[in-house]
Amino acid sequence: MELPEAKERFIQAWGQLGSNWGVSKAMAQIHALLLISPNPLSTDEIMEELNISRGNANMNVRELLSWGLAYKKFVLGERKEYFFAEKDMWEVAKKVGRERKKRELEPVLKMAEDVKKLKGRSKQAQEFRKVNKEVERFAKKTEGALDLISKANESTFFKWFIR
Amino acid sequence: MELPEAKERFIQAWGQLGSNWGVSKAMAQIHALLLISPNPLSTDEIMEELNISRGNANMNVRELLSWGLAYKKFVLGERKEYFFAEKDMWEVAKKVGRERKKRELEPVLKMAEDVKKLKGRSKQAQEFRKVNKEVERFAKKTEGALDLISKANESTFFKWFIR
DNA sequence: GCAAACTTTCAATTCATATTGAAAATTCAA
DNA sequence: TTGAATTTTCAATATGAATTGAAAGTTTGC
Repeated sequence: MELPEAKERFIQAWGQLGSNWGVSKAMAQIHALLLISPNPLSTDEIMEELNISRGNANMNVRELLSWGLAYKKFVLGERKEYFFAEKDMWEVAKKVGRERKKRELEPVLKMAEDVKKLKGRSKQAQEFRKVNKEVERFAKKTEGALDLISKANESTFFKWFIR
Repeated sequence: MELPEAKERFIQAWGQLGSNWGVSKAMAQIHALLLISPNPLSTDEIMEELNISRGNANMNVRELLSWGLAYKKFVLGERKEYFFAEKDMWEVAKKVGRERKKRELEPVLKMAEDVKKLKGRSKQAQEFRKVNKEVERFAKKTEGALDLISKANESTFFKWFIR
């Protein structure tokens, strides 16, 4: 297999993964491209490699920066910005986890809190309260676990499971 | 807060969560509705409560069944099928995890395997191989962890993290 | 201050996916 | 069998999110 084919395969798989995550395909593909690139790339190079527009490239590079999945590199005597990826997979996983906690867990916890104000003694209201309590309990435990994980390093994390 | 408002809030939050997961909003909303319902519901009741079409309701109920997030209940002397949710949050989490492993981890592992056939000694090819190895290593470890988790029960799981 | 190099913004458009709804298929009781 | 009740399918359509591209904004060197 030659480089261009392998690149294409890698980028498409990463993009796929991204879509399954509520991350835009372009964002995941840019991350993929930066991952396999030995040196930082400019917006123009990204546009060129992935055949995407300037606006798209710019937006999604910003998004990667805000997630902490890519960084800027300034090159002496150059005006352009260059970007490179976070390549440590454990860091990547933690950073993605942090964002997902924000977008997924937090709204559920907020809802569970709000919904505690539910009045009434009907069968429906009782069942509702029961389920809501359970949801909240579980979400809080998960939150706690995620916080611990995000402080751990990779080998500690995996050791938790082995045996 | 009265029941209809709380229901709406719960269903919308669950639907939101679903969208962030590559699960269709309707599927998540049906699950939410079944979660807070004290008794199994028919397709017609689901359509009515969520204002969705028969086709949509049917498709997504099937999907919930296939994920193991809902079950059928046959009522004596009734022809209609009734559905109820898996309400154990740990079970829900495990079942979602299992599906996601299938849709997310497996394609990445497949890609990493394919891409090992990459030839060449260029700087690009070398960096590519390095990153790919790292991705594969991490994905395999994650797969192992998920397999262990899916065999554990909730308290075992959370105990892994505490302290 | 000017203009070239570069980045950001955003209204318009495209694209992927979810949803509809009616027709076809199935199931079951009589 | 037949037909009423119910479920399933799927082409057409709607919806929301991603993407484009050109204009506006910013930064820098002269």
